Amino acid sequence: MARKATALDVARLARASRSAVSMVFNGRADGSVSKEAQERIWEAARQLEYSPNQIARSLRDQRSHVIGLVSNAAVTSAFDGAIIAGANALAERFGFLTLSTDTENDEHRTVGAVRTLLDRTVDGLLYVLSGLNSIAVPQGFHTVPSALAHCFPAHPTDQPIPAFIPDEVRGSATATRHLIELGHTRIAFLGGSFTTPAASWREQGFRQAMASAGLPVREDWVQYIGWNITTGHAAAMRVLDVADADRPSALIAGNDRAAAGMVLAAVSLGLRIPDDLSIVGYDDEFGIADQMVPALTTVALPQLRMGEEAMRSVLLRLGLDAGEAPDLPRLDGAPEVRMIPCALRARDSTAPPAA
Amino acid sequence: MARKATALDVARLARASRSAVSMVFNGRADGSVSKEAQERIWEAARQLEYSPNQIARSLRDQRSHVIGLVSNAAVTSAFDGAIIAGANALAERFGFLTLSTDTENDEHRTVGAVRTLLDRTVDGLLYVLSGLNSIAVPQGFHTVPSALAHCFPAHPTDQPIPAFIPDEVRGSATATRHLIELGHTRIAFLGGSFTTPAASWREQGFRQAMASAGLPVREDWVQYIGWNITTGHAAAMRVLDVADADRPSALIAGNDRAAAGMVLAAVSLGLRIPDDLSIVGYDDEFGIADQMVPALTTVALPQLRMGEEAMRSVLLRLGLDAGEAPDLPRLDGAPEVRMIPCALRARDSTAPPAA
DNA sequence: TTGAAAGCGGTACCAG
DNA sequence: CTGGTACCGCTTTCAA
Repeated sequence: MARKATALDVARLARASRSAVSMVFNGRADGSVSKEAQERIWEAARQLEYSPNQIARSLRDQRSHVIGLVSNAAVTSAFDGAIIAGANALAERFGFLTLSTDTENDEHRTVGAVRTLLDRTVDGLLYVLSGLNSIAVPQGFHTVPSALAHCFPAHPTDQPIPAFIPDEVRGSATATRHLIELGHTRIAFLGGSFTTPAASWREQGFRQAMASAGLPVREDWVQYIGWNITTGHAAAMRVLDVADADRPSALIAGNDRAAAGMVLAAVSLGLRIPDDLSIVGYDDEFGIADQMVPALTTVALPQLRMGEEAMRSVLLRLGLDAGEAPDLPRLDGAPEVRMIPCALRARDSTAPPAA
Repeated sequence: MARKATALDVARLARASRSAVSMVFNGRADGSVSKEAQERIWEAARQLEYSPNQIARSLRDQRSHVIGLVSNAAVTSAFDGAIIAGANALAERFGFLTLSTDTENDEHRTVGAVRTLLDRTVDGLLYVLSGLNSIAVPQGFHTVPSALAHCFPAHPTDQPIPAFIPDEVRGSATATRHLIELGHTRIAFLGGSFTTPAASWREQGFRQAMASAGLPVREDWVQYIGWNITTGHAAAMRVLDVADADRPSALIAGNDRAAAGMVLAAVSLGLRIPDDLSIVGYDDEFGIADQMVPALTTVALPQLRMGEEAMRSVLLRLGLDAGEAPDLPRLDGAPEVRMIPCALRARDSTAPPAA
């Protein structure tokens, strides 16, 4: 529990001045501090296990090397933690840490959270949402470089703020095209629900791909059924428990959990996957999509990338050389919102339809 | 982007002194600052949107009101984020924030992570592990009040450090007893793997409960099969795809995912759950256990509690009145390791065996 | 009741 | 090349 050594302690032990110690520790020593003095300082520092107090440094530099992170429930939420992980990883590479606050889905807490973070003089701010949605940019976000991950401003803001979201339309279109290329024509779209714009964007992608292929969309096969194993199971039962001729040959689910429920339903009806029925998920949820029996063909949500790009955009504006900002497509009517591609993961739940 | 107001700005605007401002903001004003001056100070603070710079305060007080959080992969990992959420929630209630670093499962990074945190003068430290295991207590943990969550010291340490883990033995025994009370006698234990001591503790609980009930354990029905949907599926196929008389009437899985795989296997064999077969999971993983078809009977891992109790033990040692430290059972031979009860969640995947 | 001053630890400027 | 000093913003003590 002994008090940590300070620069003064080191200076005394090394018979040098505080300034010399400071310079040595900031690489500014050469040409200002003699080789011998430097040697003595390093040695003393080692002995005392000295390392500079970052709080003091922050106060002095008016720069904390900390990025504040506001999330609604991302830490708690299953795979959305990956957004934060992506952001953290990049930050750490550049000597930054993140200070996070979770508002636990309580809108009222965001203002306070931002304030708390700002009082700690964070150098930048990130807003991370667990389910894709539009948000009101919290007060205070404009006072430091900041960005949004997995969310975007509900209303155009006077001070534009970069946002990074998945390219849902193209992701869904890719999945649909995958099925079409396998030879499917009877495709049902059993999407999630309107709790997130992602749902309708995915429907949009589905319709685009069908239209491009000149395939008709059966409207009673376009349904919004929720995001759960349970709801996926129930929906699949309705759609599949019919005469063979009336059955779709492929199902597109709103996410991997719903897809898992659909697999369960299909199996209980004696349908084999992918022989009798193809199923596509969404998210590429770790431990679900890759581990299902059969492993799910799905569309990967670019969680890590979102966190990383959002963080990069902040670091860049802080003057860090944090790599190239990639040239990403922009959301129609909101050029500050960049869309990150969603990759198709073709696995074992899709195959050509039975002849 | 205007510079934030300081106490001096407020003092000037309110025609008072810096000290007065400080006192007002620390509730130490009454009896030292005139009512009118206080009024003017509040008003000025409001106008300038003043709030004290916490970095400066930290430097001055030698107390940052920040708890450092070291995890191997907990942020990334699905439901283990709940440990952190529990810790954060409690911390926040007492005006603390957490500064987290993820070592991404790289042992070598822990030392550096702790150092980084300590340089920021965190008031305490938490080590959060994503899969229950023993660890080497990182250097530096003894310099501030600290605790372990979901892990415990591999070797007895000279400076004991509180650790909080789930009571796996009793949890598993409870699940087994639940099956026995339903009337099951032919119970297979298809546990995870030895990557974590939890696996053998759960076996131990299983055997205890069987023995207490005077039931024999069929050794070929005690298997370690991994933690995945896939491996659960495969194992269940082996155990279930036999003559009716040779089949267990209940399966205990290592976790909910493996249990899900077992459900899948059972359904594909035409077995109805719970009518023909009962299945018990472990973890109560959100979105899996509660959403499976049928909803899984399982044992809840006390993630939030672990985070909360670990944090509480730190706050308590920091002199905060953070509630009562509960009287929890201790691990044999390691009194510093407290075990938190795991509650049974009886749902729809268990029922009395078919007559 | 008020205000001036010291000091937390580090950095940077400037005179020696 | 070296060491003294001012300052970052806040709190606390002490003298007026």
